[in-house]
Amino acid sequence: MNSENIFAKKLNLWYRRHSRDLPWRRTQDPYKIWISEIMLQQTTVTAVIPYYEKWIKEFPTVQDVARAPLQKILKNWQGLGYYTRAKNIHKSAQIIVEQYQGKIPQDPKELKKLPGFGPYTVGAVLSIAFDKRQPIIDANVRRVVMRQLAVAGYAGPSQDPVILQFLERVMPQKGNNIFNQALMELGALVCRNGEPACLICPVQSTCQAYKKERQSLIPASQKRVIKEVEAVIALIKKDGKYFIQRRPSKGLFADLWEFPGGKIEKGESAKAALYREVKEELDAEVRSANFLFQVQQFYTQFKANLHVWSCELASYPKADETHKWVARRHFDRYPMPSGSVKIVERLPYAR
DNA sequence: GTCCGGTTGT
DNA sequence: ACAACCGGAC
Repeated sequence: MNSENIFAKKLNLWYRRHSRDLPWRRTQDPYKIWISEIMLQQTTVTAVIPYYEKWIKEFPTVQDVARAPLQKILKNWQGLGYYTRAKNIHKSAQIIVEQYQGKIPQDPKELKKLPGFGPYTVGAVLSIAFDKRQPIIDANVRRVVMRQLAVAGYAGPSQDPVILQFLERVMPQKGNNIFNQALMELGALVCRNGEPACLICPVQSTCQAYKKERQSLIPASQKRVIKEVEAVIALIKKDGKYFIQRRPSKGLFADLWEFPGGKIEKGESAKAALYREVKEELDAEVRSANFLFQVQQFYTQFKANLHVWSCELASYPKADETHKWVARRHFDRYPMPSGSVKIVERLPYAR
């Protein structure tokens, strides 16, 4: 027996003892497996379980989905997120009923044509429901295989040729349904992101990452994509005080205070953006504006270049609960995002 | 607040 | 190649 068969065998034995008992693992119905796989995309198991149970009760067959109005479909998806998944199930169900006699096609090329069937879902449905020798590559599988082979780099589609080559070697002829699920389950329960539980891993002995003690470094953590954002800030001064406003209670920088302003749109000049933002936020006309300085602020997900302008307005906004006129020496009373603090620090004290 | 993740459309 | 889609875990 070669080493590949041993890999699959070990995984299989482990899965038999340690896999979770989940509703969609108690059925062979391709339709139900399809629904569960779509629900499980981008969504945790615990969130899916109640939706899955309810869905199957509401729509026991693909025909029930196909003839249901979209409103009812969406109602049953409400709260799960990524609503195009539900719409795609609806469309695909109708195609399956009309063009495939209500049977999910078993040809990967045909299946791939249906909306919502990307590479993952095609592999999942064909292998889990029909025990086809099709690979499944999801985030779990990428991580497990990258560690087995000690592949450097980020976990992403660019790794798939190597992953595929490995899977092609180790996938069993029969029982690939269990093998694929075992691989994913191992990724979810043992070969987890960050610090994996190598001491209880059934395939530790073949794991190159473990051998090199690099299991927590593989895959490399995602390079963050720093987006650059250009924004204008309006410094509006009256009687030695500056105008600030409070952000909404929800979302980014909730309840913090900031100067009026906003993103510069594509193809827009900073000055035009300034006039537009002041009009939108304060319903006021800028009479004249002077560029003062630029401030850079880094966040986790983006880098903001704040263009600070001093403005003269045709008429000045009134103060209320969420809009204030504040003297330089009183800014420390107002919580602000760090980018705004940097601006305040460059403002002179009135003498 | 940060991180995570399949499919689709650009 | 990359952003948009969304909610849950932490």
